[in-house]
This record gives sequence, C-alpha cells and structure tokens, in this order.
Amino acid sequence: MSEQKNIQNLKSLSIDHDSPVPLHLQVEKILRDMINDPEYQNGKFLPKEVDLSKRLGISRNTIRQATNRLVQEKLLTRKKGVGTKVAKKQVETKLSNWVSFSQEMHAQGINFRNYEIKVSKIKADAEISEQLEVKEGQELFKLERLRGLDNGPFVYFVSYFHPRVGITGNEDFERHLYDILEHEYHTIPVLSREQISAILANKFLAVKLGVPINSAILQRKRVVYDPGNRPIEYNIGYYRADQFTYSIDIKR
Amino acid sequence: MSEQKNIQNLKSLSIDHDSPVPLHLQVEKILRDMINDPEYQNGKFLPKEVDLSKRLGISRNTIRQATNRLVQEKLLTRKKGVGTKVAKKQVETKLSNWVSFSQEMHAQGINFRNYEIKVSKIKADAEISEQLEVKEGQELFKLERLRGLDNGPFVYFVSYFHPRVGITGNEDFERHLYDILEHEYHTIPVLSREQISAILANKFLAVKLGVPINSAILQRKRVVYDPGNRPIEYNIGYYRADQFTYSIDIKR
DNA sequence: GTTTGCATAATGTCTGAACAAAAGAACATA
DNA sequence: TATGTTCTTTTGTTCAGACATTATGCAAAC
Repeated sequence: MSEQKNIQNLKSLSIDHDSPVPLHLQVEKILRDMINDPEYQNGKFLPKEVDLSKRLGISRNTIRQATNRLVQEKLLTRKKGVGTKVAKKQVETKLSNWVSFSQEMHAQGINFRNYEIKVSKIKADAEISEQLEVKEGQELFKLERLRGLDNGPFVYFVSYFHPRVGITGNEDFERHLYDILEHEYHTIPVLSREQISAILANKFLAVKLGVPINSAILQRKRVVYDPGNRPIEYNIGYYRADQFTYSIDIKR
Repeated sequence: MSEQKNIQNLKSLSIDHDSPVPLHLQVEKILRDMINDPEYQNGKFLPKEVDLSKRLGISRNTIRQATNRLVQEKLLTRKKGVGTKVAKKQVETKLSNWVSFSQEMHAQGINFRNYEIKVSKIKADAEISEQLEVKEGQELFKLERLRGLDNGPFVYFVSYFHPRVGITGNEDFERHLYDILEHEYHTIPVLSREQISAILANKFLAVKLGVPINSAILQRKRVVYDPGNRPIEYNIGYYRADQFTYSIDIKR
C-alpha cells in the first residue's frame, strides 16, 4: 500500500544479474541497508516478500534465502500472516568478556593511541582463505594498525575482513572497530575463536614495536564470527610480551 | 553406488507426510541421527542430495532446507562437486569447557606421558602468597610435572596448592589432578583466572623442554577457584611454543 | 455487546525443474 | 614430467507456482 515510495527508493539498480555475486547475497546487502534506514527502525514493516520479489525482479524464493539468514541473526523478525520488520535492538551488550582492544583500553581509562593505520586490498592466501572461509585469491581488505600508549606502540594488529561485510576502506578506523561493524554494517560479532602462541620478534616486528630482534612476542590469532557462524574478521595481534599479558576468566 | 545399503537403513518410514511437523524438520532430525552415526564420523560422505531426495520422497529443495541449517551449525561441510560429510570435530585444545591438561589430551585421544613428577614442601614467596591468598612464609605443597607426548616433553608445570585443600604429598599424581581434587578432597574447581604471556627459555627451561636457550615459550599462569571463590591451586605452565597453541572460544 | 465465522493478507512449506560452478579423474599434448 | 583439456559428478543458484497456516478486520448472528 503505502510502501510504494520506499520500494521505489530501493535501488533496484544495485541488483546486477550479470555479477558473479549470487543474487541472494545482493539481496542480503540491500536488506542490511534497509535495516540501517531509520525509517524501518520504528517498527515499520518491510515491503512484503511478493512486492520485493516483483520490484527487484527476483523470485520470492531467493528473497527468502536472504531474509532467512537475517532472521537467524535476529536482525529481522517475521510473523506469519503479518509481515517482516526490523527486530528490536538487543539490550546493548554488557559484554563482560570480550571486547575490542580499544574498548578494553578505554574501559580501563587507559589512553591508547594509533601510531599507524594502513588499509590495503590484498588477495587471500592459503591461511586467510581457510580462516575466513573464502576462496584463495579472493580480494579483500587488510587493515594494519600499530597501537599503544603514550610511551610507544606495544601491539601490531593485522585484520582481514570477509568481503561479505562490505568494508569500503574509507571507514574511520580511529573509531572502535566493532562499533563500525555493528552500526554501519549490522554485522554483530558473537564468537571469537582465538589461538594464542609465543614467537620471537623478526626484524619487521622488532622495528615496528621497538624491541630487539628475537624478543618474546605474544601472538594472538582470532577469527570473529557473526550469529550465523559466518566469519567476519581474521585478526592477528603481535604484542610486546614485556608489556602485555593476556588475561581471561574461564568459568565452568 | 555403495551408498545403497545405508539409504535403505534410512528409516524412510520416519517421514510422515501427514504429520503437522514440517518435512524439513523431519529431514533435519534424520540427518542429525546420521551425524551421530559412527559410520559417518570417519569422513564418509553422506548420501548425495539427489539420492536422499529420491529415497525419502522429498524434493531436493526441502532436503537442502534442512542441510543448510546443519551446515550453519558447522555439523556438516559441503563441497561443490564433491559431497557432504560430517564436519571434523574441531577439538584442538578447546578450553571452552575447561578441563585439566591431561583431560584435554585424553579427550583428544592423544597419548601423553609424565616425564618427571616431583612433590615438595615449600614456603610461600610473595607471588604465591598473593595468588593463593595466604601469608608469606606459609608452608604448602609444590608439584612439578614435566609432561608431553611420546616424542618428548612439551610442557613444564609447577603447581602450588592452598593448604586448605589438604594435599598430603602422597597422592597418585599420575591420575587426573582435578579428579583427585574432586573425589578425594571434595574440592571442585569452577573458575580459572588465567594470564598468558610469552617469555624466552632460560637455561633451566631449555634443558627441561629440550629446546635451545632463548626459544619462545608460552607461559600460562592460572589460579583455580572453588565455588566459594577461594583459591585452590596456583599453576604455572611453560609450553614449547613450537608445539603448543592455546585455543579458546569466547562467546558473548 | 459479544461471539462466530468468513474473506483477505501475509509468511511458511513444498515441488519440479533447469542451469551454473567447482572438484576430480581421465586423457591428451608439449 | 608437466601442463592443459575435457568429461563427469555433485553441490550451488534461481525460478515459477501451488497450497498451507496464521493473524487480522469486518460483518453477521446470537
């Protein structure tokens, strides 16, 4: 009925039937944008499936393929016979345990700084491909950050983002990373699968972190997943072991 | 081909087209049973979709509706052009539900050995006193264990026990430590507060672990608490970083 | 006024079919 | 030996349509 206007706004243009990107993923992207739109955040119903289908020129089945996932991520709620709308925001995480580095620091009232920030586009090698579950050679964004306190950097971070997330490279990476993901991209990390090991500083790390070669470095690799168990980010952190200890409480 | 036998075993009977339970849910149930079947846990491929479809008398789409979810739960893995099989249980060193070292190893079917076991009585120094919340100079038991696989030790453990526990020094430390605590001393560990860092091997560790001096060592200090938040054990583990990675899943 | 029942609107389930894309095997070529 | 080339197998994607199920509003019946 009154949805017409918005449906027009749906950049149907952005659906590219010739793109190698499957339609259901393109639809998912569009839906995520809609979820972002304040218009739909006030409990207003999304266009109904049949309309979406017609307007985008995509079968209803394919539309549902996309919405199914978003429903699973609890971004959308559907009710039979009624409609689909954006889910009420979950009670903003009182994430006791894991938060991003800057949030950790922030919470402790510690002044952290970014010494270097670099964004680049790279092709996935074997390791990245395995961790992010993408094909080898897949293009994706790499984010490098050298961070620390006023007295100097103490961690060097390298992040790789799954293309699905839609990082453009123009984000303001001074902000909390997971803030960006959550609010700009509606990608909510709920699981972090971490592997921690010890290595010796090679020349590169030694220079970056300002330590002698062969110093002890705490290496933390982690893959961060969304509620649908899909990988979002593969992150490797190299910490000066003399200035950083990884702490965690494990309950059973 | 050779799947025929199993497909017969698929109680196709259990599909009830008149049931109010949607077919895709019934299929999911059947698949979950298959996943539990040891037959399929050894990397054997599940019947292909088209066969399942035929045998169960259900369209391939509906089959996929069910498998999609199981793939999402990472119970199944599919590969285009190849097939679908039960996902490898990824129990590397998952401390998600944390257990003791030997239990971890045991669960993975790995043969671990004790290379050295030594019990002694010592007086608490400043560090131990702080961690175990006892007075400095307090007498308590120290347990040292050098452990590893058949190819040699890869971790050196030092444990200090709070006197409250009542360790006598005559326990059989070949048993699972937390078994002893739980069954002999009715002391149940429920919280582990861990600090992980990287250090370089000193001469002592180098000899014990059979690595060169200044190799990378992963150091894990942890205090284990009982349900009343009272410290039970202070444990320091020195791991050969080339043979051990600390893995953990953090959910929020 | 309250209930009952019916029409309507929306999502849920299911089908059969077609073609695309990836992996692997078999084979051929340089 | 190494490298393409082609074929087969199996999952991945997409479609169009049918019918089921649930919620809601409205109208008729009590």
